[in-house]
Amino acid sequence: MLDINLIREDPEVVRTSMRVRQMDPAPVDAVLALDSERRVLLAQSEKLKAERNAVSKEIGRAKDSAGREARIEAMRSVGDQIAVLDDQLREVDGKLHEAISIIPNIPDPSVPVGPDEHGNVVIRTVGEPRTFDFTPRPHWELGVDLGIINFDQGVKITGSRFYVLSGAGARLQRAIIAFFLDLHIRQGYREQYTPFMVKSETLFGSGQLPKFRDNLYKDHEEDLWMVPTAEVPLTGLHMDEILDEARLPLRYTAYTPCFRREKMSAGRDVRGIKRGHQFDKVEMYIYAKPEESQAEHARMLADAEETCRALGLTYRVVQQCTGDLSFASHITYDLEVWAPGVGEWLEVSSVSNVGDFQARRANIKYRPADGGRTRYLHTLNGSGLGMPRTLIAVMENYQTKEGSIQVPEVLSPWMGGIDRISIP
RNA sequence: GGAGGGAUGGCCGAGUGGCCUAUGGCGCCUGUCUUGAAAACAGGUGUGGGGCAACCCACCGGGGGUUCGAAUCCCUCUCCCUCCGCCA
Repeated sequence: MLDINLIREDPEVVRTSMRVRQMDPAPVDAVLALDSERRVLLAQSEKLKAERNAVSKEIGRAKDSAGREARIEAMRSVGDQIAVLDDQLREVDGKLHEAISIIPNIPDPSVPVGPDEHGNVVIRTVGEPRTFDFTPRPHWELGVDLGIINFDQGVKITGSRFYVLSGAGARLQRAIIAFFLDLHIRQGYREQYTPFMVKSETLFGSGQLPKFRDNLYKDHEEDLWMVPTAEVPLTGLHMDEILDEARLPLRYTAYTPCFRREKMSAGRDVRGIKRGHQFDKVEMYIYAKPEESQAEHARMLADAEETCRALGLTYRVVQQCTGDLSFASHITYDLEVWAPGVGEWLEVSSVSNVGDFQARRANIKYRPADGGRTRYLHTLNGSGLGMPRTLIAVMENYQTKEGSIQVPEVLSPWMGGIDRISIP
């Protein structure tokens, strides 16, 4: 959520930011109109309340019943006026909140302007795409032949875009998750195990609601939603808190499954395990002081890159342009790994600094050590790699001519002696 | 699922309709005293909003209501505790 003062004082900055995001800036004008309407009503209501408070105090002190009755009668009508004004105020407040809630974060000035993902900029490529003396096969062939991915069973028990990992495939994914978590712990993040379901308020805090309701799964009778990313519960951990400056930065890591309806991507990436309604992810999350968030962003990006290097994957760092930048983000770098079987760079991580955008929505502040006013802090989030795509990259990069998969050395502690997955 | 009890400032805890619209204590900050510290004493110490300002408004778990006036009375929801039942 943006600061209402910013919208009030410099609406053109906000309009411009929406335009470069390929959005209609009309909500800005709605916010301005509602905001001035609100302030007029608020001033009227508060003036009457001040009067009522003062007179009510006199009534409490008054001894003569005649004076009391006259004042009580006068205040009755003042009370009625206040009720009318407060009803209007409530309505305007609700509309204002709704309008300001759908305005996206302002991109950092360094974010390249572009229409969509085609405007993203490759910052650097690390490693060379692996060469093969045979034609590398896609994971959906390898996985089925090796008996470690079963698409039919996923569809049978749940539906399209679901699959089952079996035997060494399931174990390989678990090994990658455990490896990532342990790596992030060494990098200085504290592991969290959170609920996988959250209430609406929590989703509002991280920015998924109200705008992206259609992409979420919801319990049909309770106020409970399945998390689309660990970023949601991790933002919620300190909702409505004022943290002491000495506690910052707070660095968390969490494994969660992620649930997404993928309504906007119907028909895309239908083959394989690249885009499912359920996938696993290990996330990094940082609460930082504003002046430190840029350095923390660089650190988090380096920590995410380390996961790719440790797995021996060729990757590139891509900066998202304004047209691709997610709703809450101020600046985002993606990590894309090369998958030779499907022949494409797969987005396995997005590392974002959202500034105070989520902190405002979730009401998370900190108290400076010098005792100054409380301030909103900054939050950052980044995947320590999303699972199915990392799994795809590992399978396709480590495949052999015989159709088996060599297990990366770093995963051996979790693989129980399996160093190669072969056709049974 | 049933019955009962709770939720008040950083923490503990008083407050059942006006009498400073939150007593008191702990903690914290400042000052006095002291070579310094402790102790003692005095003062201060929540969040948000509106206003150039003086100041005003709101907030006692959330929401709604009664009243001239609500932390206090009523309704409702959430969460916590105790007991009973059921159960992975």
